[in-house]
Amino acid sequence: MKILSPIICILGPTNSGKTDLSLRLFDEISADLISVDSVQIYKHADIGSNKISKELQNKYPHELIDIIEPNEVYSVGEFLKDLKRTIDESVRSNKVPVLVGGSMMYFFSYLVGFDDLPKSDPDTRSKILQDIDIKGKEVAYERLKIKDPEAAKNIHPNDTQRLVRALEVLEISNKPMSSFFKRKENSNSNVFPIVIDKGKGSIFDEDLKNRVENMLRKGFIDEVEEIIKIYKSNKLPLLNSAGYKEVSMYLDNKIKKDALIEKIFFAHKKLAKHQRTWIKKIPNLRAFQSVDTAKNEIIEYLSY
RNA sequence: GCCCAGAUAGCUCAGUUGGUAGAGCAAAGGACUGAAAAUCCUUGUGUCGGUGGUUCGAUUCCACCUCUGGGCA
Repeated sequence: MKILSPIICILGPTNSGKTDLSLRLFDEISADLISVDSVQIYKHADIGSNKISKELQNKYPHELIDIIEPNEVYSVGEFLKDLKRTIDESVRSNKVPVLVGGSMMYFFSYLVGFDDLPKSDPDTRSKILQDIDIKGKEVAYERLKIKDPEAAKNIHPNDTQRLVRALEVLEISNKPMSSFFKRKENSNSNVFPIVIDKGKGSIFDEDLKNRVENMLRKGFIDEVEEIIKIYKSNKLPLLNSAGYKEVSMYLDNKIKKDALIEKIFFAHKKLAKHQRTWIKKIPNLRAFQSVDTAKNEIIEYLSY
């Protein structure tokens, strides 16, 4: 019988102790820390994405941080490839891969499965978007209903992003998107996924507010300004994410300075809520409120 | 002290030519297959500042009062 090497997954909403747990685990076992975070993959997005400091990164190296420029195209598909490669390397060097992060779709796709759909193609996509601009999304939705009724059933007419994607797959492959869906459960018994969440409430809110104030104190606004300057664009996908969107709106004079903290705070609260909704869907999760208990449980799992 | 403006959902405010009200934000729940920290869906919530008057009926009109902002003294 082949014994598979264990893979630890630490997920949880923002501001819940994931980082703390992973660093302490690193102190005690021979681990490779692998970030599962759709914003920390970007260079220059440091403060707003809550990356650990450069000094800490030296002591606790992380894979899959700072791997692309904010103007590069990246997505779940690429991430899963990078992730699997990184895990293999880690296992080959006899380390325990510890996946840690808050991008729940990335985790979900890794843990539950992700089908081999045609990659997004910028030209096809902009053609579809142009079409929607001219004829309206209702027409586009009607077309999807005829060509891929199965997919249309699961996409709300207002959800332009998904509508475009379904039409794009149709255009590229000439096959309905729904025909690609297989999603064989990826039931690796060697994967140990845990969720850490201290819960919502006034303590969570207070911590989060402090965290946001800290971001601004550390120069979050300058960071965003710098990114816009370097890439000469304020329409990067990064600038749509929680906090980055609010700061770029402020730089665009759409938000007043004294409202900024609150807006960023709300964005992160919404993020945490969204993450919790995802978490409920992820199977076989062991849930912990305390970093200590979680750490001990993981170490115990690894010692078998 | 006088004049003006305001008081409506947790917050900011809209509205009702008199028939007990609605947006945004927040909240709660949910969907999710290459932008996912994205995108989208569903759902509440109210002594309409207080007291009295007019009226079949007042949150709406009138009077007085209280509070808040601004101006004048």
